[in-house]
Amino acid sequence: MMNVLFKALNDPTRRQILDLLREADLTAGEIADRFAMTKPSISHHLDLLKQAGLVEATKKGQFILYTINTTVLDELLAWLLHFRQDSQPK
Amino acid sequence: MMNVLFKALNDPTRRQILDLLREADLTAGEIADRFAMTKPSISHHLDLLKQAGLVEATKKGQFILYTINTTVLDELLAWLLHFRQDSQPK
DNA sequence: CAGTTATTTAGATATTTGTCTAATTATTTA
DNA sequence: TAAATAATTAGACAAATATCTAAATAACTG
Repeated sequence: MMNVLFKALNDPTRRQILDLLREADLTAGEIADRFAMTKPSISHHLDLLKQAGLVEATKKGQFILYTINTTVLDELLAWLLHFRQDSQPK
Repeated sequence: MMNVLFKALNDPTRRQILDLLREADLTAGEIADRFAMTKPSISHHLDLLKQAGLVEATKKGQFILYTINTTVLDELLAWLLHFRQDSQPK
């Protein structure tokens, strides 16, 4: 849903997390290490990203590995392009 | 700035307003008439859209005409495409 | 000018959000 | 099995947000 997606993207920390995951898959702890914020706070951000389908979490032993999922952004892309009457999707 | 843009888009009423303005320019009152919400509330939403550069307001006598401005969305489009470009499924 | 219309601004309030600390769950290892 | 490590859940709280009513501003009209 569009609501959950925009909500997830409406935070600089969460967008930074997506930036990180674009480079490589990371565990929750590795992500938290890159921010001046507690692990529970990061965990909460990851939850919102997960709710939006922007990331996926897979348990690897005692770790949880987070992966970006860009396919959800196609929905946003479609929404976006429909406003730009003069240009068509490539 | 990305922050103001995402903030403006993170509300269903504001996205609906953009949808309306995609069809035609409208005055503040005409916009408010299409929602089950008071005029001051709509006025506030219009202000946030204006702050993000998504709409422009021009005074026409005692009316204020609102126009959509899609060029701001190019920034969002660029942000979006940069995720899709080089993140490959593993 | 006085009254009406269009819109915004101000102030109040309930809800949502982002963050923290403390506690809990799950897994690994000595 | 006990201790250590990884991560989440729970609960609290301040700040931000969406909404309302009332008041203010600006422009038109008789």
